[in-house]
Amino acid sequence: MLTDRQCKILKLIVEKYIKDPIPVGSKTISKTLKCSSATVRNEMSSLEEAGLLEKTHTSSGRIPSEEGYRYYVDHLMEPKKMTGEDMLKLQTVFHNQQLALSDVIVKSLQVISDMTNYTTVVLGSTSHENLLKQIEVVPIDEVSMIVIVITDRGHVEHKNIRLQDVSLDEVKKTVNLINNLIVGTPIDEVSTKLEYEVKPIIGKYVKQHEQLYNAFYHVFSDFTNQEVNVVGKNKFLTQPEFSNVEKIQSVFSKLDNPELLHRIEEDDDNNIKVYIGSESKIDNDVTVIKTRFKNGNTEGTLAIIGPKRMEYDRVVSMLEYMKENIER
Amino acid sequence: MLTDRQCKILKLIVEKYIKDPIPVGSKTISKTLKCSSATVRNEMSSLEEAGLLEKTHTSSGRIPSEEGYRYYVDHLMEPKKMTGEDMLKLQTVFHNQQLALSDVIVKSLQVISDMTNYTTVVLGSTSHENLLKQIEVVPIDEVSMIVIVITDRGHVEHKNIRLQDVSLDEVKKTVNLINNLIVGTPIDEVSTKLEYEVKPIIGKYVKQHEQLYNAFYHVFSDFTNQEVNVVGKNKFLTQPEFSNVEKIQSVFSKLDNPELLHRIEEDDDNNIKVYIGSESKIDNDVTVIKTRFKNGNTEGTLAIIGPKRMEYDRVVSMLEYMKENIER
DNA sequence: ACTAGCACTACTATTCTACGAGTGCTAATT
DNA sequence: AATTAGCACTCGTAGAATAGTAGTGCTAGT
Repeated sequence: MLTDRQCKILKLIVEKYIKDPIPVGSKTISKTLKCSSATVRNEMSSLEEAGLLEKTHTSSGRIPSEEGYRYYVDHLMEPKKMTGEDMLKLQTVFHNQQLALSDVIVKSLQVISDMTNYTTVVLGSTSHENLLKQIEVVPIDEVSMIVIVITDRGHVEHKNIRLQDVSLDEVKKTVNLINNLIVGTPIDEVSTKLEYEVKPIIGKYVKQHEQLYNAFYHVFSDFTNQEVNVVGKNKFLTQPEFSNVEKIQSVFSKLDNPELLHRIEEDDDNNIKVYIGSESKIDNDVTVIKTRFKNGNTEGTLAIIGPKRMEYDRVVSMLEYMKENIER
Repeated sequence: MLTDRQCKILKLIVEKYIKDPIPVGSKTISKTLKCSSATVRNEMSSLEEAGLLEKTHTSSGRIPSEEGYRYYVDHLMEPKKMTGEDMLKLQTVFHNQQLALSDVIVKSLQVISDMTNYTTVVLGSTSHENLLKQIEVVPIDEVSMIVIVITDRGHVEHKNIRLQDVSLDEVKKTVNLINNLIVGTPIDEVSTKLEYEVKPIIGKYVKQHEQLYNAFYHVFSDFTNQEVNVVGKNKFLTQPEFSNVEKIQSVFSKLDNPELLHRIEEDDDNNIKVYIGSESKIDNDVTVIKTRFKNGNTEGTLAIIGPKRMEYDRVVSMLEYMKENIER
């Protein structure tokens, strides 16, 4: 257990280091705290022993360890009230009645990314919760046509397909069949249903049924399981701890990997959660702050990704504000 | 006019420097050429005077200037036959009959980006050539619905809109109106037509006609003028001349800017064109190699973007190969 | 016209120095 | 017993000096 003074020191170090990423020395702390630098040094070395602080070399100041940030977030951080200016910027987006909720979310995350200089992410709901609502087919020329798939939650995807020697009429019949038989099925079960319920029927009266079946089969099996929206990836380029190209390369490849980002919503906690460094399961040098949201049938996860040295208080209150606004 | 030997020297320097980005000295050249390093030095200084070579400092070897690359591309470069391996990789994509052409293009550009380590770009045809083919509306819940816009070239976009107190019936009538009156119009003229031909009519029998009109108006005015697809942006991170973060930031912001990329197809030359450094109008440190393509009603521009120190011969022949394959 | 030779230049790598911001420890003070 | 002053020590950084080297331009001779 930490003494009161140790807490104060840890808090000061974390906050100082977040503001300016250079190791913090005992003298700096002793200025704010009413005790000598020697005392601070003693406390610091206890904190280091407790695994909350680290040194960059034998005679350097201290920086917070992953556990140090963790302790700060769990016990020391005070929620920071959002500035009126920040709120205003977001309100102008939220009050736009024209926009659909999903667009509002993306727009406001853009705003947040610009305000904070961190990367933001929206993860849509998973496909096994998405039900097929409708499909549409629009012929473009003799051989190609566009298939549009719409889910009950308003997720839309389209795909260009090519069919040789299949009459438009046959396609339309198949589409009707799908719209009658399969609508309401979870997206990731559609392929199976297609095989057992639609294939036998079209097999009877469509000449090129194999081709037609395959085309539709691909449309559904390629349906992205997860809507992922990453905003402000380039913000990482402005963070001093990501100033070397290899680090950037590694982080970018991770942000480009939807499956990996998906891990953010693995826990099904609805509250705001903070994952620091290795806890994030994304990259040891980033922090992920996330929350789930739900409004009617739009639901998903919001996340802000930045360096471990993140303005935790500010980001948490912003996410809280976002969640509140989305949910009503 | 350059002598035969000067050409040889320039060619050697460019190709050497492309392989390995360190300034090339006279000794290296004299090994390949049958003359002394002193002679080479004299020729080099003529080439420098002609603006084709540069020095990084007084006593360094030479590197090609922008004009040097230009001269190399225009006069010295010999088309490089593609390796069987490279061709094979692309053929597997091209021979996939299932995929629509536009998907084939994107997939093969991915392959090219991986083979070359450069960034690739597809620019779709401009919207003023795109005609409205059809619109579809799918209601999601009481207030929101999805509008899907399809053009004659198979470009699809959708938008989520919200309407208060508008009956589905009224929406459907409006959609029919649009599908009857406006289909066939170039996309960027749709807004105008909407105002003069549709607005007066719905004004008569739809209660919330203002709202409805505005919604559709926005759908069309937001329609992206240009389909832009950038593949392998991260490849820039592997290029030695882009190893500092500021440079990367600047290039990425440019690659993220569709209007800027649009400049690539400003010229209406159908052949392969090479724009080096400042000629690219994108960034002084990149080279853009581009060509237009056309197959039926799918048309657009392909481009490969990399450092000025690009494997010109290889990239040109790849683009040629792509263009050929797409066009038949 | 070419080239051998040489003086010269500027980058690179290494070493040395001095400095300073920090530490840990000990002994004195409260 | 807790705090603090004091001091020796460590390590990183910045700058200067050094030597080496890969290149140049120029001159004079082939």
